[in-house]
Amino acid sequence: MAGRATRAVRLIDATAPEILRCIGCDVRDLTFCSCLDAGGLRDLHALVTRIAADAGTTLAEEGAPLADVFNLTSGMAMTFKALPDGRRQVTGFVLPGDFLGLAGTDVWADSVEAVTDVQLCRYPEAAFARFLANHPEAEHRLLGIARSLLAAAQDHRLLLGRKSAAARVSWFLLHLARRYHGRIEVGDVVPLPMGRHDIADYLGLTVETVSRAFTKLRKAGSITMTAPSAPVLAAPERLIALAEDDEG
Amino acid sequence: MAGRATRAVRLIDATAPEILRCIGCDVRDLTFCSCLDAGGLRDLHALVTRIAADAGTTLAEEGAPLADVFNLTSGMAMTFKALPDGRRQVTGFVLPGDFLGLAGTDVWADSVEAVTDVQLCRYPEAAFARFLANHPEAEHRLLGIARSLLAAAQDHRLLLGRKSAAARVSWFLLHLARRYHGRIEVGDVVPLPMGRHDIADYLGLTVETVSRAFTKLRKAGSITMTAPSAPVLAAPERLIALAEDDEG
DNA sequence: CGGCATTTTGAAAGCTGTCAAACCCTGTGG
DNA sequence: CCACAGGGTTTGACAGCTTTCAAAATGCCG
Repeated sequence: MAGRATRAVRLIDATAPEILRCIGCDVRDLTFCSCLDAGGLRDLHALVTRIAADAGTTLAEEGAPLADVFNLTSGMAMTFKALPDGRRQVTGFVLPGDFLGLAGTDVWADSVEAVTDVQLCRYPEAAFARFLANHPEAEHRLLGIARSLLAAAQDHRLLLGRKSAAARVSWFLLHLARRYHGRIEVGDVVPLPMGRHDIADYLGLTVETVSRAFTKLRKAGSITMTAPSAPVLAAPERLIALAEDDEG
Repeated sequence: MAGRATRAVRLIDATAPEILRCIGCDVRDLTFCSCLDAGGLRDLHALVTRIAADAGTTLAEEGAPLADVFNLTSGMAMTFKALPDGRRQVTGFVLPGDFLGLAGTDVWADSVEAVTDVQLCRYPEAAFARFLANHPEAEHRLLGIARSLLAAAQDHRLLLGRKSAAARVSWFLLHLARRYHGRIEVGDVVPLPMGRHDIADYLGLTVETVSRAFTKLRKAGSITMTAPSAPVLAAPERLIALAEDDEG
């Protein structure tokens, strides 16, 4: 309600020949189209519209009719649910290769907002559903994606249930680092383009508590920070211990 | 590790003609086999073994190879993850009609324990996968089930993130009542065969806090209780308000 | 009826949330 | 290039709620 203004979404010409890139397949191996043959890719490409949006843009609103399915190809977005009392629960951060709108319902399960400037592929939902019907292998892969989303939600739930603030932030950093780099190593930078408020709403904490947790990790030497948006993993093993235990 | 002893699982003869009942379709409309034709039901029935287990039995262990898929037909079970420090996060309670083992991974994502004496249908995982390959409509339905599980996990996550103890318990009671009776009405009994400890681990609280929350609801007249395991919805509207807000 | 586990209650400590203010960084305008 | 305004981040103090530790009460089962 009191969210940021929704800026216009710009279209990008969709004539580029790099079908895979457009569909996001070369961004991440996990995307569902890696199971498609050339014909399937052609069919899918026929549906796509490439889109760009500025940071802060609302890409979808919780409860709104789901007309399109998206695939993020660059930048970062986040999904969240609004709570009755005006607060929100951020349910996830969306990285290149991730899909949006696969909830299977006819309305959006979460609102989606661009964290940074983003580029994405848009597929009309109805056409996408027809495509799935014609390509069982794609639907099968989609089932796998839905399952891993479920696993992620469960992990997240585990975190929200019984962890201290420092444990949550440690887990968050490690989780993001793994998604960014596929590894956890000393000196790795973990870019945090989202604000502290977004992190707080993701971890079920307040901005202040998140900030204190970062300070605590910094003073303990577990991380270093030149800017609030670019912490460096200084002692990953300590972060891991913290994330698994729960005392800070 | 320090769990209850795993009692033997008994087999029940699977020759009964009521295929639907055996597969759990008449227990709940939501199960995936309601999309099957007679041939599909026959194929599915050919795979099934009926099983019974006593309360407290461990039906599956987190991380163990997933050899079978289950469908609960009577009683109650619960799924949970063990935390490194010995505590656990109960991830869900399993009611008749619900499936177990659909995580899509080759190992169990959660441990499963019978809360009451239970009866269930067992399908060998490999055969079940072949069955799905031969029945795309079933796999399609399965995708829907996975999606609703995801939605449930997200709701749960929302709850764990930012709710007071009384709000969580209220939500829990309403949620269970809806699953039991499909409605919320004054005077409805909500059986709680699980212990307070299980509820606490589900809601991300301690036993004591859960108990205090029940007492609070009772003293406020929102519920009445003849036994700890059988609360009655005395003022559902108050419970609903409590579950949505978060002050108690 | 007695024993045992579960549930409930009590008191104190710890952590997070709330309210408020200082600090830092960024981008703008002179 | 520097000063300034603004938002986001960090820090501080205190209240509230949950956890923890301990003990009493209740309910269940033999």
